[in-house]
Amino acid sequence: MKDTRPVPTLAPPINAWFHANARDLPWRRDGFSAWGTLVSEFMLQQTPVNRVIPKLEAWLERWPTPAALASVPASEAVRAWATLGYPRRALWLHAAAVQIDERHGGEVPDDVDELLALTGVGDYTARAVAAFAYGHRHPVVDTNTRRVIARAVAGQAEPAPPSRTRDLEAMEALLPDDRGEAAAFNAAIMELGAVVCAAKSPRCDVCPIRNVCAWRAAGYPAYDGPRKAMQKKYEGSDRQVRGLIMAELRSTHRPVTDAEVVSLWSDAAQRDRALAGLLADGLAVPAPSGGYLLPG
DNA sequence: CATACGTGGTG
DNA sequence: TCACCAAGTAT
Repeated sequence: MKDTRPVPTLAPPINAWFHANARDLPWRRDGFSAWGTLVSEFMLQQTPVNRVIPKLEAWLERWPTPAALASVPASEAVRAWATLGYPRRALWLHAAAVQIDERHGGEVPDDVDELLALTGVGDYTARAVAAFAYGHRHPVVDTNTRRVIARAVAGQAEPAPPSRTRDLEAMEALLPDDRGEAAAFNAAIMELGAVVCAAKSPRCDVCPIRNVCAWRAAGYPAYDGPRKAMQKKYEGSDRQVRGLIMAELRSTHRPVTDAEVVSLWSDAAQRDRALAGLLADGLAVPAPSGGYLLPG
């Protein structure tokens, strides 16, 4: 059957650029495990590369396999996660390790649907593991990919709000047929978005596709779509209170008492919301003797 | 589909 | 100083 997909003109120059300019990152080393890829992708969800690298290396040294992580209580995962942020990810990664142990004989699955069934694994992570760890030909779409496509293909400064179907189709249309080239391109376009086609100060002077970029051709029009929701201030937020309580829970193996929680934040209503949220999320559990502990 | 969810770096 | 950003997911 004739292939009617658009010719992927972006992949060759981006892959060539990637081959020559890719950063030397742990998850790009030869022999890096599928488990390592899964752990790295969990950590990279909303946390910058430079903060992830040392935590990832320590994590894999301590827990080199899913079974190793599954064999310790979730509390140890949360402690090791430390200040990476969004500590639910540590809980989810621990749960995923248990599921991999139980359902997949301790081997990280290579099937997108099986990956999606793991706790904390969504569209991006499932496809990233299938493509990067196993070389499968799937479109992988993250925030960098969406920005590069918005600029180079659609000629817009910023992408439209995420749409799973549209985003996957747009990436599929650019993806090379060859499995190896496709896997490389998934990583290459993300890298281009991260270090050249950056959100703030794009370095168009060194961009390998500046000559075919629709945004450049259109004269770099400013973003005119709907304003993205402003990120709320962290200082004084419920998130900050949760963070304070989590830091206290991580700092000890003894129960954190109600009095200690009170000492962390003066506003009672906010304190109660934060604590209730942590209990609901399973990041804290009531201790039999009173007070609160990390789970497991 | 909008919102909650941590933490730290940057211009 | 402060708004924005950083390889998302679950609800």
